[in-house]
Parts: sequence; C-alpha cells; structure tokens
Amino acid sequence: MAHTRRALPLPPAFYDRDTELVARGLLGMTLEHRVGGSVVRGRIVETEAYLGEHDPACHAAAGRTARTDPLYGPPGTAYVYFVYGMHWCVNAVTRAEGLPSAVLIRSVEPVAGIETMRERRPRARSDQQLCDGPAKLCAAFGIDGRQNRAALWKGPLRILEAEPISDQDVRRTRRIGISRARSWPLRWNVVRRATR
DNA sequence: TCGAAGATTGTCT
DNA sequence: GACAATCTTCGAG
Repeated sequence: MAHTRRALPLPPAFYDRDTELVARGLLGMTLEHRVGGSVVRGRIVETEAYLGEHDPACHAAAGRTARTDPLYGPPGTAYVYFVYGMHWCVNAVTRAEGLPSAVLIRSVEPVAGIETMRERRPRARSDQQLCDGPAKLCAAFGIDGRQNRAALWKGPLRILEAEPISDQDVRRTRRIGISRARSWPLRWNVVRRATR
C-alpha cells in the first residue's frame, strides 16, 4: 500500500447496530494488541454472530450470569471466555446495553508482530496457522481473561478501521463448532485475498 | 489428506 | 456430573 492514513479505532457506534451487520463489517478490519513493548496486528477474515437470549447457541441463552454478564454491557467492549478447559476466545459486544449479543472473531491473518506470535505459538507450522482459529488467535495475540470487558476503541486491545472487503470476496455460511442452532447462517469469511 | 479422540476446567443443572 | 463458540496428535488409507 502506498500511503496509509493513520488507522483509527472503530467507534462504539460501529458496534451499536444489528449484530449481523457488525459481523459482516468487521471483515478486513485490523485487530491490534499491545503488550509491553510489542505490538501484534492481524486482518480479520472470519466472524460469527451470536444474537442474544433467543439464540440457543449464544451464551446468553442461559440468561444473565457472572460469566455472560459482559454480553449485557456496552457495545464495543470485549467478551473473552474460556472453553474446553484450555482455550480463550474473544468477542466484540454489539447493540445497546441490555441486548446480549456479540460477534466472535474466528480467524485473522497475521500482519505485524509475527515473531511475537511465533513465540506464543511455537507449534504453528506456518504463518497462516498462527491465528486461523478463535483459540489460536487469542494465544498468538496474548489475549486472555484480563481483556474481558475491555473497551475495544481505546484499549491495549483494539480494532482499527482498515480496507473493507467487497461483497464478491465474502461468503456467508452456517456457524461451526457448536451443537445448537447450527443451521443459522451467521458465519462470514473472506474467500479471496484482497492483496495481490 | 482425513477422521477420530484426548486434553482439562469453569459453569450451570 | 455433564458439557462446552477448540486445538493437536495419531493412525489409517
């Protein structure tokens, strides 16, 4: 890219919209995490929407509990949860307070800080495998429970505006990795590389 | 290259 | 006590 205008974080208003629009809109955006002196960045290429208490696959379907409480919080904050006894996953909370919906970030492409990612995920055999899964990207980015409820527009953990992905490069499919409400078409991913 | 199964712990019934 | 928005390894073809 020739001249990069300074990347701005997506404002809270970006997240205070229909969750499906947010999931689609996050494709192509930049996930960034600063820890100590190191910065890692990635391009979001896969997301999933979780719509609220009426969505059986959404954690909020169980109601408001200590675990799901962040989903009820303000839009643009992080919901980081622990699964399978060993993995962390990160979501962006969407819609107004009291509407417990969110977008799971499932996959990103490494953009910066690849050395740091490799240190955190020495088992990855290729750069692509560093963060092509929800738990992998949390490991590569150093995301864990400490980022739960963090504001994504000003934290050390942020999502920055970047080149949007055009419709012809986006595919919408069913959600994966879940047992309930599997058939709902709430997963978006980038099918073609925008770079050449 | 693909499918099956184990790892491991917080949360809710 | 069951199960989970996953990743990795291992064995078969």
